[in-house]
Amino acid sequence: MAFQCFALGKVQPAARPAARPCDRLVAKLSAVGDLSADDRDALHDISRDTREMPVHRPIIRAGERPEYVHIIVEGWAARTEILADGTRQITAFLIPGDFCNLHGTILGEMDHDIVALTDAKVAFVPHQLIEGLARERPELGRALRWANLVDEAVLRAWLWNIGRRNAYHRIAHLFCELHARMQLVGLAEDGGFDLPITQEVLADARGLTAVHVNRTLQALRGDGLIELSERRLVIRDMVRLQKAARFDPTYLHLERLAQPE
Amino acid sequence: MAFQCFALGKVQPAARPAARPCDRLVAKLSAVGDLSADDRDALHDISRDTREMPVHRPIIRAGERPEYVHIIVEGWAARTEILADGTRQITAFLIPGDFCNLHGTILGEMDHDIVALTDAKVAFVPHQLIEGLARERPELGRALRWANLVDEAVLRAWLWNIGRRNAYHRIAHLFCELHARMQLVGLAEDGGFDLPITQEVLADARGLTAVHVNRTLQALRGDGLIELSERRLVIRDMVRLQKAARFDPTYLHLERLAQPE
DNA sequence: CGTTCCCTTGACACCGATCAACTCTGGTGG
DNA sequence: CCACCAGAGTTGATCGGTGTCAAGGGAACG
Repeated sequence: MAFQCFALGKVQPAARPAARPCDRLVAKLSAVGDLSADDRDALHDISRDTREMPVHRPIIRAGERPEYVHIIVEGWAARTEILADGTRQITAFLIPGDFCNLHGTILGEMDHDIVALTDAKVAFVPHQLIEGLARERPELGRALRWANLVDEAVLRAWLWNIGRRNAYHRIAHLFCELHARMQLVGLAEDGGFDLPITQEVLADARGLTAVHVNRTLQALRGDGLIELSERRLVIRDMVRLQKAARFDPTYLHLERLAQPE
Repeated sequence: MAFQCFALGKVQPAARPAARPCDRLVAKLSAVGDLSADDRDALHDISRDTREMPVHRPIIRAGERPEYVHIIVEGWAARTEILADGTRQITAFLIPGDFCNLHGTILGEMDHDIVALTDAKVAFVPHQLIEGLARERPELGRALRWANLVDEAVLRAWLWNIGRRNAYHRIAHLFCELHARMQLVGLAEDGGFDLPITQEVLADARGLTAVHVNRTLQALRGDGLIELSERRLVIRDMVRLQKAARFDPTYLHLERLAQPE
């Protein structure tokens, strides 16, 4: 398979700043689904209740039975499992427009934590509202299921990266993925985006140690693929970065949803 | 946290042999949801079309747009990603009663392969039938979403095992998980179950090499935790195995589904 | 101006990969 | 019936990627 540069440029970025809490989510879902103006308004309607979360604050804790569906409005969060030996594994980064727990009331208790990685703004939406929307608005319902399935595909991509690839390629792949996702919600511009996380967090996401992440970042910088400083990632050479990462964005399913027959 | 032995014994095993293709699935869903006799019959009705799949046969290939939802009836299968360097990562084991692709028509193309690990029998169910069932039978619909969410939780558990734990603990955890899942569908008895896979497959699932899996299995055997030969796993000391694996089955969400308010 | 957080660097240890060879089994065909 | 072969499991020797431990530097902040 040849590795051409996947431009991802056809995705409509949300040009203007996020005025309403759900703008990022609406941008994401609109990129793949045919949401009507009504659908969008409905989404905005249910996400009025937003709350500020300071860094490190758990948004949902394992063992809780969350009453709300949470949507990241601003800032970053992560799904984390703290293991008995004190090490931590991050199983997902949550960026603006992402759901923390779309599963509603099906599962009883949360089996992992979700913590804020930065000061963040989070929308609190009662389950019933989301479920009602999904029921009454088929296109929106499909878009929500799409979001859920893509999260799962991302998880699988993390798995094979961590299971089968070395630190250099793993980190390169994460940067490609994050760039695509940030672009989808209008938060990446000209080959760069804000990456407001420490090297230790990066390590916990990639199954590495902070020390080794540090060395690997230096290698990526030295090879002219990226720049990373002051919490901002600049991708210097997208073609070579994607090649190193073996990044193929089909798993993100960014094409428009097919209509149901 | 103390590690007591999680008995998992309260789950109703399907005592009699699987007479109908969907018996394993019905057993699994009945363990958590309150399916009516009608619900069960409906499941059996839609899964009459089963086909034999020889070992190594792809059940679904990446790039395809599957017309059917596939359910494993007999035998084992796996989600796999073949990487460019020839290595393989397995992201899920599919055992009788598991869905291969519950996502229906939401995602266009499959982004990974599903291959038979043994000679297998697979049910072919048109999407519309499953979706109709989920719509018209709320309790069944909830059970299907439960199955999907548990698959995702399993994936997260794989991620932190592979990301943060050594070969010994990783493999121990997989054995605990498989035992719980096999028990749920009535395919595990008195601390043992058929494990019809090679050490190489095990390696591809745990992000290891076959050589190292071999050595690690010897360590597990030497410590008196398991026996494994002729494609059958016997768990000799469940308490110590679960302790080594740090296995806590809450992530499998085996408690009965709460009723919607 | 001390403290804390994050990044950086070096020395060393070790887990698991790699390579290679050997055994055992079952199957296949002459 | 036997020769041959492929697939699976096993073992040993060696290598290298990554973890671990430890120390130091810079920036932000009270």
